[in-house]
Amino acid sequence: MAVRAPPAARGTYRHGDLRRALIEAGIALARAGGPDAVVLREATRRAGVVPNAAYRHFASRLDLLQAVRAAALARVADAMESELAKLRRGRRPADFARASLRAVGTGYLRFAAAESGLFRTAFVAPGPLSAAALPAAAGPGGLNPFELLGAALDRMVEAGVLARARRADAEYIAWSAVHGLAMLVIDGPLRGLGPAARRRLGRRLLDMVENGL
Amino acid sequence: MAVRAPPAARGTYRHGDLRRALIEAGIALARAGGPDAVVLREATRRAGVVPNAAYRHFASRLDLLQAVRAAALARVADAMESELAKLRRGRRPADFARASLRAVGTGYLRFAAAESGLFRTAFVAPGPLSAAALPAAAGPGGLNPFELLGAALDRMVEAGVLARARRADAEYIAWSAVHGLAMLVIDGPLRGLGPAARRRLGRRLLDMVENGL
DNA sequence: TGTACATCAGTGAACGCGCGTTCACTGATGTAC
DNA sequence: TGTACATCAGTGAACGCGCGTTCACTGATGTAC
Repeated sequence: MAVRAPPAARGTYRHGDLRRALIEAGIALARAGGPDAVVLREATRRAGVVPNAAYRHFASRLDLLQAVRAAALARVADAMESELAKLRRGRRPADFARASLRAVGTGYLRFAAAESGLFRTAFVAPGPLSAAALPAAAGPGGLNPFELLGAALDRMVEAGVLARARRADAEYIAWSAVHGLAMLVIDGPLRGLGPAARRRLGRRLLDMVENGL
Repeated sequence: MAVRAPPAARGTYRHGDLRRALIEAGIALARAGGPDAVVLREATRRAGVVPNAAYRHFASRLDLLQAVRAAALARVADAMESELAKLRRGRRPADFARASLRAVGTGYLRFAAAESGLFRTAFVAPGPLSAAALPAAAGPGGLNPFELLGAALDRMVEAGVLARARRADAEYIAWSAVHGLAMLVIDGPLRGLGPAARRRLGRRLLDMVENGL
């Protein structure tokens, strides 16, 4: 009457958990050099394993990259949630809703500046994220970055700060603004900017979003 | 009493003008595949020349890429100027100034959608553009994209539409918004968007910039 | 509890690929006398 | 005007590199009897 053991409940084998080790190595590579730096052979090297061993766990280099990308997205979500957690509760709903949107934007910009390699891996990678990798893109709270932004905008509508008619597509508009600044600061002509100037620009940008949306 | 002939006045030699031919080939490659597609060997192949011949005209692959990039920037400027040229003169200065800013933004977005490979080559290439390559980045009017944006903002200040105190850094804020949308549409999650939806989003984004700046 | 067996994670060796770059050269051109 | 010569744009061959991926394997592990 032995209960059939769940097939996936094996846990470690030989290496321990090569799949996770390869993803960790991929994250380290992405941190340092962005998506192009996620090189399959180097990841296996760091995991102390022969190159083709990766093919037991990933169908291709791109498949590994997708997993790394999902992990990067989860970290972006985490950064946003950190900013949201700083917010004082018990304010007027309108203020709180506005502050939520700013927090989401601030988290995004902070992450972009602090972890530009992961940021680029999350958002400038080739092709759309596969549906299989999507669930791993959520932060601790269970929402991915895009969903966190949507939730903040919904809160603004509920608080009467954003007209319902302007809600549609609002995430794309807000996202564009913040994403553009992030890109210019990371890769573009605003590269050399110091932290203070970066924060100042970030605030002004978020002012624009708040007033102009 | 022979006047010393200017040393650079040679013109064509053997190939005709290999330097220009390599840049043209590089532009074609960038159009199709962005900055990474600007491959020195392929450019020489297209120019009908042996690979190392490129080193008579460029110090390295990166040097060729810089030249291609400057050409791409010039085309962005050209696209902006086209939009500016459509503007009716003789309106109230305030309206004209606002319309100028929109035209600059529209040109940018149009170019990004129509020539995404060149757009990425212009703005997502590695490292800053060298000072030597900068002059080639101007459009027919002699200004590069950034200068065209600055001029539009100046006009807004003169017309009293933008407070002088808000002029500082305004180009970075406006640029961020437009650049972000361009990136999301080209490479990112807004990839599949049809032209109509793209234009609608572009308009809404420019509304936000106009109102929120 | 002990033994035979099937599984499948990781091995070892090799592949073809295209890249950027270096070297010593050659031969048509422009120039000096 | 004619001839010798220096220049230097393009040639031909080769380099080392690291990559992703495929193949047939081996041997520790979990499982069935």
